[in-house]
Amino acid sequence: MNDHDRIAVAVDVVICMLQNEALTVLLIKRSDQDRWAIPGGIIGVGESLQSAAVRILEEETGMADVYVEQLYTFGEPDRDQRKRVVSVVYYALIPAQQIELKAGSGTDGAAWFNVDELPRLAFDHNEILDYALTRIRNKLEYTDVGFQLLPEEFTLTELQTAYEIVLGEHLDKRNFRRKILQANILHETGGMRTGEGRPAKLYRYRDGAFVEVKARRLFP
Amino acid sequence: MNDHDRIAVAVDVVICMLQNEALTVLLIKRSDQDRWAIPGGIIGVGESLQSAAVRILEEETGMADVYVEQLYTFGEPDRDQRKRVVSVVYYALIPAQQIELKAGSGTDGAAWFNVDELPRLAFDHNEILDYALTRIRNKLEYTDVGFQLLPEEFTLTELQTAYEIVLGEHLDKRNFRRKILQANILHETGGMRTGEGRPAKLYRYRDGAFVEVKARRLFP
DNA sequence: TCAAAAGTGTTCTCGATACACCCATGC
DNA sequence: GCATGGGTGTATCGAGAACACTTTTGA
Repeated sequence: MNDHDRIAVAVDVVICMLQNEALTVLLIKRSDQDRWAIPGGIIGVGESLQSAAVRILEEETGMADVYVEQLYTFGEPDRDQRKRVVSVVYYALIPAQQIELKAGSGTDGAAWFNVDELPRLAFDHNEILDYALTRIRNKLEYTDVGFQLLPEEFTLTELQTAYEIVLGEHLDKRNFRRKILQANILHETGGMRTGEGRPAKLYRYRDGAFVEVKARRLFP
Repeated sequence: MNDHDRIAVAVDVVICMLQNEALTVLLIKRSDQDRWAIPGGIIGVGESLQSAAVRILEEETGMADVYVEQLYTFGEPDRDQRKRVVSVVYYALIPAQQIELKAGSGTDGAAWFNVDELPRLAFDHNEILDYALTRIRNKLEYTDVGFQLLPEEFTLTELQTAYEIVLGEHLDKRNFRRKILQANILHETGGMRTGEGRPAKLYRYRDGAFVEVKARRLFP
């Protein structure tokens, strides 16, 4: 078996963040290519898939301690023209904040794109992002990963807005607040956020809280 | 980079079937190992992940046209002592029936194991099966993959029993029947299954039917 | 005529949804 | 005092859950 026949294992990471009332994703452009792509890299010997994902995330954003989860593995033989690459794709949700993008090695540039206005990407990366967004939206509906997209302290309105942006629909304020307070996964920090209008209580995600609703069954 | 450093990509397939009122999984024992393992193999050059899964399934069971879905990719560096292997794991649900097991090459034996009575398996395969079963049960609750475990024609009681076995809990007969008939995914074949007691109507999964319930939202 | 499995409706409870006004602050 | 966003309660509807008897057949 010669080198050309060997299969490379890559890890790609779909990095999502809220910005300007939109869900955005980080894309990079390598010096040797003309299309934007999902950041990724070849897995190191002795490196687990998850740690490769964390490493790539750190290389691109400088952030550690971020929510990262495996999404799917893409391995069509012709997805990369140059050589056979099997990509294990992860997604990461990072808290809304100002990020200084680090230029990774061999990278021409990196930028955040609104997920509803994506250009044509390299390889099968459009397909991967479609898949990732569907999964993230689903997951947001029935687990509490949504908090990963917010800073440590937030107001209920900010939380609701985050949900509305990702799900792409309007939610009822009273119902939203009742439900989330009943779930008992937040606690008031005591602080208030001031600005225009009445100041808002700040909340924090309760340590160790975890909720995952049971799916409504098809055949109960 | 020498050969020892290279990473191999394998595809493993968790093959599930209903048998004797239990959910069972197909395991194999290779000549050179002393523990049972999930069937799998190294992916071929030019072969997609999904077709590798289908190929492995065919090699083990002789069956084609089976429901196959990607589960998760396992890639811890030490999961196989001999060499670095990244396993893309699929699961397959095959209809209850008598299967003649084909002895794959290099295989010492193959056997069906009740999922509640698994031995200690090779590599991290116990962990993989735990994960697979959780996913299959979840999926059964909110999609219609359950039909994949039944033959083409079945009675409502058989269908209910299949669900009860996989979910591990008793379901109410009247609620089950009302819900599944309302869903409009079955049609009566006109045939009846006779046996002890009153004969039962036979049903068939309606072609092209597809249901996936919306998850109950965490924060509506 | 009896055993065995198929088939069939109703009631209650609880969560999901829809909806409109008062409150605290800064300017 | 007014503009701005924060905060609160109630009524309706529908889905989920619990529950027991009649029907059809073969032995």
